[in-house]
Amino acid sequence: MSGSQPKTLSRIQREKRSAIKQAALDVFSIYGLRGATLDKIAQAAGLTKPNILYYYASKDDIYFDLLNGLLDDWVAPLRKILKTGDPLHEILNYMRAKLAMSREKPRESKLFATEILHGAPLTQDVLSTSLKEILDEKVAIIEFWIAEGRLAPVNGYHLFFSIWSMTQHYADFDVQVKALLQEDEETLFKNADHYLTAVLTRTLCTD
Amino acid sequence: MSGSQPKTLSRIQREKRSAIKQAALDVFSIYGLRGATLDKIAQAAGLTKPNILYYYASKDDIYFDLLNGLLDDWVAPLRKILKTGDPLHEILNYMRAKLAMSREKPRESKLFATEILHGAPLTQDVLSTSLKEILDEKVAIIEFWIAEGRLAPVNGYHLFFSIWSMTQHYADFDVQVKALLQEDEETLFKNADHYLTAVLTRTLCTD
DNA sequence: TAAATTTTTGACCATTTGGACCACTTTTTA
DNA sequence: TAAAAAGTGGTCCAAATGGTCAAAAATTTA
Repeated sequence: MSGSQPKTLSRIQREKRSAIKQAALDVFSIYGLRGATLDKIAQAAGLTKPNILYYYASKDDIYFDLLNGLLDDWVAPLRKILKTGDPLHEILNYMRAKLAMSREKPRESKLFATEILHGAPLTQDVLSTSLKEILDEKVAIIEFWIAEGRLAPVNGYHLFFSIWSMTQHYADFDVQVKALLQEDEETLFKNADHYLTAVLTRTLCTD
Repeated sequence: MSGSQPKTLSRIQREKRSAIKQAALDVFSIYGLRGATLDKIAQAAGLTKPNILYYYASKDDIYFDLLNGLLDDWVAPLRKILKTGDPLHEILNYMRAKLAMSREKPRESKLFATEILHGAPLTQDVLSTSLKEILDEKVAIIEFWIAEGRLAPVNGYHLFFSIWSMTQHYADFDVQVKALLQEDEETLFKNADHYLTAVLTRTLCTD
């Protein structure tokens, strides 16, 4: 977006932009970047196509804006892992935050997954710089805990990969999950939480 | 496609169809169904667009054919889990087969992931019938082993979900994985195997 | 080798789609 | 309240794309 705009958007601008992003999230998470059309987004937002283009320069621009906000949310729980806390408690908390995100924001998770799956054309550099930076930091904490004998020795990177994949699975592959085990969401996520807690506890506890 | 064709395809037909599927796998796994174009597939296959359409009725038709073959490969390792084997050994074997698939067939894994992610429009009924059938069967085996006290008590369905997600992560999110931990594939998969073995062993062993 | 069949392709078509334009309306500001 | 600014949407355009078709080329069959 043009950077020389006044910082303060008007009420109308904030509302419309937000409506567009909500609609775009729906459409992009279902159809992907290429499959989504401005018409679909416009219809979902209850606006006309030219009106959409009044607020965003292009379709890619909407996608980019959306994805940027997403990345922040995605990383946020990671920042909360503290060296000063109890190791297992910190990690279980993190897992629960990620699992809650899968439940509450499946569209966001799917959009992010699609982006990575298709080669992360817009986020590759963010991944290998700022995300890598914070992950390295948190892995260092894991290794510190292990060195102190407060966690069983595991590869910190793969630990995080496994937490990401297991929790995001419930959002990204929800169609498959629901097809294979027909139960209500409440039960599903309760059992998922229970299972993941067991896996991480048994994996990380120093007996 | 049309069922009344002679069963025996000529050499040329088999070769061209195979070339098209290979090329389509490349293109679809990167761009998705909507993002892929017949021109891209044709170029990748070294054929012209009308020639592609001589062998397949439509773009969707190629996608469908490709995906059908994929599902078989995806399920195959699951079938090999035997009630008569050693519980942990059977499950670790299964995990390794899935991890090997992620390493050797990342494009296939991505294509499958994209399909599910976008709501499994072409595979939904396969998921909820034949896949569900075999999964139910294997979960029953898990529960049998648990009842016999040969495995720690866990939810069988979530156990499989976690194996799928953790192993497929290395294919589907390879861009992210490689951005975050810059090491050669050999090392990466060796560490992944080591980590996943530890996770499953600690999760499932009856101490 | 001649006829029949299969395979290949250049030219073309119809539709979709991202985006531009501009007149019109609404809201804000002086 | 009048002028200026912001917002809206009908219409149009060019490019991309899925797909058609008839004729040519290659291959197989008689």
